[in-house]
Amino acid sequence: MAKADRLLKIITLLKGRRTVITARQLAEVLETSERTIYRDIQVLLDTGFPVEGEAGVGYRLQPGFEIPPIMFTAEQLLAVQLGLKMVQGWSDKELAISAEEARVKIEAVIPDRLKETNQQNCLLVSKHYLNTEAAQHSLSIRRAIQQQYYLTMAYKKADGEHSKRVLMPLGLVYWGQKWTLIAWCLLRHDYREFRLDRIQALVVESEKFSTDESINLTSYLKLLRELYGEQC
Amino acid sequence: MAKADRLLKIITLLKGRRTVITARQLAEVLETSERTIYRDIQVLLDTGFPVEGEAGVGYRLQPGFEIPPIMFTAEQLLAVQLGLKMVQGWSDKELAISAEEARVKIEAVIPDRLKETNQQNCLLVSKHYLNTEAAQHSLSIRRAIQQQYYLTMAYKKADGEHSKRVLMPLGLVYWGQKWTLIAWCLLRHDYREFRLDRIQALVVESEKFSTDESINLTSYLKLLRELYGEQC
DNA sequence: CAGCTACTGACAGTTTTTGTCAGTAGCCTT
DNA sequence: AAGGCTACTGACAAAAACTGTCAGTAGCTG
Repeated sequence: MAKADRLLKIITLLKGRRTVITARQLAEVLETSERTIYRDIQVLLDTGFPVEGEAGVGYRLQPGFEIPPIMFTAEQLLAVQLGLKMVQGWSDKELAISAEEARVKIEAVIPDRLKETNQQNCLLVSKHYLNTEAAQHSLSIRRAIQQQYYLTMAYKKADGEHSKRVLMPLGLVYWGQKWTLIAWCLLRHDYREFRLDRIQALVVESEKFSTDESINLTSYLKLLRELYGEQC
Repeated sequence: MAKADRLLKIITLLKGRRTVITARQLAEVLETSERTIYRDIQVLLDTGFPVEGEAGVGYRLQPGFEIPPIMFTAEQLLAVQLGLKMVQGWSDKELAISAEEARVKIEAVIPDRLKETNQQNCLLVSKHYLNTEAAQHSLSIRRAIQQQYYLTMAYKKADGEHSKRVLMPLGLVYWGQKWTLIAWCLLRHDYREFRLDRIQALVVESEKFSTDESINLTSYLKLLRELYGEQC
């Protein structure tokens, strides 16, 4: 087997595994010697490939590098760049930072001669939302959704009525200027949707919930589609 | 020079040029023989690198492949994915298609074990805007900005007053649910900003304009910053 | 058509790679 | 602490790949 092919196969094998793989295993699969595998790994390391090896353990990808490079066309990249500006203006502070990092990466790889004609320069996004209280709530809620923590929330409806709820947060929806939280409400025993700008107070509880086949975001969306068709 | 290094340098040289480069030129720069260059090019072709060569002409990158692959972390990718959803919901139909293509590309490369924990599934974006008249205008305006065509526009202010304007379109701003057009107005001889949802009629003229040091988007933004500070 | 280019095969000399062997060092379990 | 497992490295001879020269084919452009 040609060396270049073997290097690519090592990369593929490393990316397809959660657990470590030893030089012996690689040598068997690729029908070569362990010494050659050690040399190949060194070549990968020299070229910056994020592999790490521990004596007595084996090799694996360094955490955080499981996602391979993506190749976009110029048009797709314009959509990505505009989208990142929107995230910077209308999501939460953490996402805004990630979006800025992503934008810097993109700027770094665009050839100079493509920068002059880059349409994204003419597409701007306002940036006032991130300092609102709704945006602070947004970040807390997003984390609670991911880690599945109950929320206790004081809410004020459009008609001025106040209520207190204990919720299983499931998703966030962006409506342009407004975000809403989709949650299972323990008070009403049903799904409910709440506008983030009407939240009076919010506490992320330390108790975890779990979703199942009857209470989860996918079911709620399916329910909405049955009720309203494809408008959702 | 090592073969692997030379291959990378050929890629770099091809990416840095607008015009073709011959095998002789490559051989001189890389201090090797033309026969070796022909072999290297074949290796690049065999591995899928998008180079094309024409007898009597020379080599160049296939159009559409000037932008190299980009490697995002999981957090950055979350921002990209949310951003693409926002573009799909709140820009124009062309950008929405590009955004969908980009999303498909991303989905194709995310390893299966990372899909389960992918937070983007819980972040949704409403999709009603693209069928509005404002979104149709948005696409026409974006093209006119890029190609620098004058616009003739019938506009209705918030107070109900109608006006007709001839404009040099310079940029589009997203305010969440609303887009505005930044333009140089020939009627007022000054910059003006117009809400897309208040446009009554719009015609893209066949006459081209040109910007200079005094009339362009960057100057306008600088002017705004001097007037309002960093709020813009 | 002439001049330029990309392209390919053959071959001998040069360079790189490979597997075997021996030895070093670290991690994990008992 | 010892043993078994792993990653790691240098040396060397044999095998493989690469390189430049040469000769010839084919296509593009003015």
